[in-house]
Amino acid sequence: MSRRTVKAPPSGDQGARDRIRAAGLRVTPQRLAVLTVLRSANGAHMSAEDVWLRLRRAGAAMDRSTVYRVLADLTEAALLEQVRLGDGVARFEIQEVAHHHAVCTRCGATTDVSIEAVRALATRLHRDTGFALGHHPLLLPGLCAACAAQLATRAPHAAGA
Amino acid sequence: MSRRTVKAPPSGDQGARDRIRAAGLRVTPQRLAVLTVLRSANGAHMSAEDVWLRLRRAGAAMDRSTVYRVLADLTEAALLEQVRLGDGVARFEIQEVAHHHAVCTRCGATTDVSIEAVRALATRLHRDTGFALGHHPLLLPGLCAACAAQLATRAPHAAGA
DNA sequence: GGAGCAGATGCGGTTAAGTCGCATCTGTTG
DNA sequence: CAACAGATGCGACTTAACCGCATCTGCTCC
Repeated sequence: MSRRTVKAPPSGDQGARDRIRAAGLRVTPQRLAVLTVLRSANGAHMSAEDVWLRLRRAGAAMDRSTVYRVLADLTEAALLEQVRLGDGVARFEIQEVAHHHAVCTRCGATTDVSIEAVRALATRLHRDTGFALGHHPLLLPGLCAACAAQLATRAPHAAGA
Repeated sequence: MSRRTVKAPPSGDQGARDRIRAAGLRVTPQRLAVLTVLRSANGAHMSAEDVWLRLRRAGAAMDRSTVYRVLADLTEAALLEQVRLGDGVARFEIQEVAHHHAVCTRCGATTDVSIEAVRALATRLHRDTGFALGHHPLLLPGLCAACAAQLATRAPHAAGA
């Protein structure tokens, strides 16, 4: 009863099993459960703590350090992507359609940005400095449309501060 | 003797004094000392701990929490810029010539990237999504020229993994 | 289908970055 | 130069993340 708290998700996760195994990792209920949670988040970026809480509420309680290890392992296996939104907390998301993140520094809203939008920058960077932009998600801080509009109304000329 | 460990830098920092005061902050020896350290770092990105150590070695010892508070205050006053290189540690640099940072995920080397190189991305982003890229330094993870070359030699076809 | 083992997990303690409250001190203003 | 808002020092606290180790288990080979 101490160990058997995590039950494997019913099924439909054959793809996940294969990808875990392809990475040379064992298929454990904990790893499947973490993937299920991240998949159900559907694009949201969850911290280790978020994942741990969600697992607990879903009746798949597991140790915090296991969550950290599973997230690290799956990230290294390229099943997950680690994202740092700038608050010092690492967040994770399923690596399906790669994209970048524009984060509003005022309200915290995040907007997904296509890889394609960054391609020109990557090309230029490589041409000028030899630096090869990775496939890691970029953090693009700034103001979302709503906040920018609000600030423009209140101080039309001080937008650049 | 408990308080008077921090002595104001000799002089030549009149500009700093003015900018501190212009932000509505008091000109204290601690704030001047932090600015002096950051200025002497000349482009390097220092963590709060780095700054604290450097101050200590320079005979301007002050409390850790004071360093954190001074860095936060000066950042808010736009005298400093906070940069997160992706390891969860906040770093700071004098806000003089704004630029972005390309960080090699393999060797950790950082390359400064001009604002201009990112302008096209900013324009496109604004046109497509209304998101206004801020003046915050961007973290651009990838491979520096040296590491990219090394990896290309060892595995010419597996560069995308 | 059972045994054996490399690898994974649970548990508890530990580190590191950063924050907070409060008493004391000091830069600044009148 | 007196007074006070604001800054500092001190120490305790919070939070994210990591580590060692004993125990357990998915996988492989028979």
